[in-house]
This record gives sequence, C-alpha cells and structure tokens, in this order.
Amino acid sequence: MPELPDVETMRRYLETTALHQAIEDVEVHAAGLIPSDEAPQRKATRMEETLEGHSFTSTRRHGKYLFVALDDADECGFMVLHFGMTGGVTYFEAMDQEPEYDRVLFHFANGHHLAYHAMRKLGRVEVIDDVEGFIEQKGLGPDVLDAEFSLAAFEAIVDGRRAMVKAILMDQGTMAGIGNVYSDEILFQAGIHPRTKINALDGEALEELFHEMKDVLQEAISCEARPEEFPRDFLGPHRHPGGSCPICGAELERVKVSSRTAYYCPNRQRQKG
DNA sequence: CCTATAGCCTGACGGC
DNA sequence: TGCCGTCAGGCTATAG
Repeated sequence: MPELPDVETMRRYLETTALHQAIEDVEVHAAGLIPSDEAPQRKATRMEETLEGHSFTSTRRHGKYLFVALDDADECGFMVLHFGMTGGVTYFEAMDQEPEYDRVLFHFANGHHLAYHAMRKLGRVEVIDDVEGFIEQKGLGPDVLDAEFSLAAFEAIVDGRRAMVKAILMDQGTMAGIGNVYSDEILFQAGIHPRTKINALDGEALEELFHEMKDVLQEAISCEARPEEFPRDFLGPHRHPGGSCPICGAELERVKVSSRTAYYCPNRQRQKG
C-alpha cells in the first residue's frame, strides 16, 4: 500500500497523535527490520535504549520514507520509517487495541501507545542523524510533490532516458514517491499506455504527465489515500481483474511492466512508442 | 542505460 | 480439509 499519499497521510496522523510525549518504553519485536549487520538482540536493544526517555518533535517525508525527529536531534537524530508493502502506524490507548503484526511498540508517558506494524516484514526502521545524507545515500530522486520539483526539473531529469514510462515513474532514483498503484493512476489520467517509451512522448504529453503526477498525488492525499473517497473518474477502485474503465466502461487490461502488473484502459491509453 | 529475475516475508485465494 | 502454486501496492542485488 504505502506510496507517497499513504505515507503523507501517516505523517499527518503522527503529527496529530504521537508528538511531544515522553517515550517511556520501546519494544522491538522484529529486529530484522533494523538494517544493520549486528546481532538481532543487539540491534533491538540498541534502538530501544536510543529512543527511551526521548520524545518525537516533528515529522518529515521524502518519497515513501517518513522521518520522525527526536527531541535531541543533534544527538539522537531521526527515526526513519519505511513501510514496505504492508506497513503502517497506529496510535491507541487500551492495549487490547494493539494491532496485529506489531513490530515496534512505543509506550508514551500519557498512557497511549504507538505501533509500527507490518504484516510482511518488508519495511525498515532505523535511527539516523542526517536526513539529507540518508536521502543521498539511498540515491533518492526529488520528492514528486516538492515545490522545487518543477516541469523544467522533470524534463531535465527525463531527458535522454528511453525506458518505459511506467518504469520511470516507479524508479525512486529518478523521483521519489510513486509506486505501482499510483503510476497506473497517473498514466490513466494522462491517457498514456504504461509501456510507452518515455522518449516517444512529445513536449505536450510530457507536460500533461507532469501535471497528472502532481494532481493525482495531491488529490489522493486530500482523500487521505482512501480509494473509496477518490473522485469518480479515478482508476483506483476499479483496478482489479475484471474491473472496467470509470470513464468509458471498457474492461481494463493488464500487462507486466518492470515485473509489476499494470492496469490500463485499452480505449483511452493507446500505445504509441 | 535498460530489462528481467530472485530474494526478503506473510497471507489470501483458487484448483485439486 | 489439506496442500500447492500464484499473486500482492516495497526495495535491493545481480545478470545479460
């Protein structure tokens, strides 16, 4: 699930729930989510000791990564959350509300708790001291919704590339935040077939694509990334086997791109390149 | 530079 | 019912 709109929704959720409270206790239940070569028990203990006694003070997002600043950011830095395919965060009071697949649990002084959960353990949790350094080390491109990521910047970053447009959209090194589902949504709105080579798009099509990138993600955020709230002409709720185009009614087709399943409307997204 | 594949994990679903 | 393969919205590493 978690692509840019989902992670942004979680960021806002954390902003209104988990900030400015003393973290009394931390339980790492799945040390494998911490990327380090240390022994699992050692990693878990180290993270618990690093966070306990501190508090979260602010949040930040880049692409699909969520950064949570610690009160003593100079010393402790930031906790980074990545959600893989199935991760999320839940803030709750009574322990009988503890979500399933709870991988890291934070106990706050106010009696509430925050769970980082991930059914499949494909996410990551770690503590870093430098957000910019982390982004660079991961090789992430600009966040798609960053105001400085302009049409000119997009054109420059894509200039000379020849890959399929869907692969480019999903490449976090080109730009950060778009995954399989939202790349399909963006291409649907832009009327572009997912296997189109990006260099086959003319200036007008590229500009349309750029605006749909921004608009689709913004719209999804305003819906808190909940497909049932999406505008009627969005592909999302129809994106399943047998689903039909919300605009023309044609049955959606599927094709593999970058080893992922792309859904598209054969009527409105004709292949050109 | 580009594409494809496997691996990391777990659960849901369809077929036998 | 049980077993098996396949697929699922993530990223990384590797090979051609």
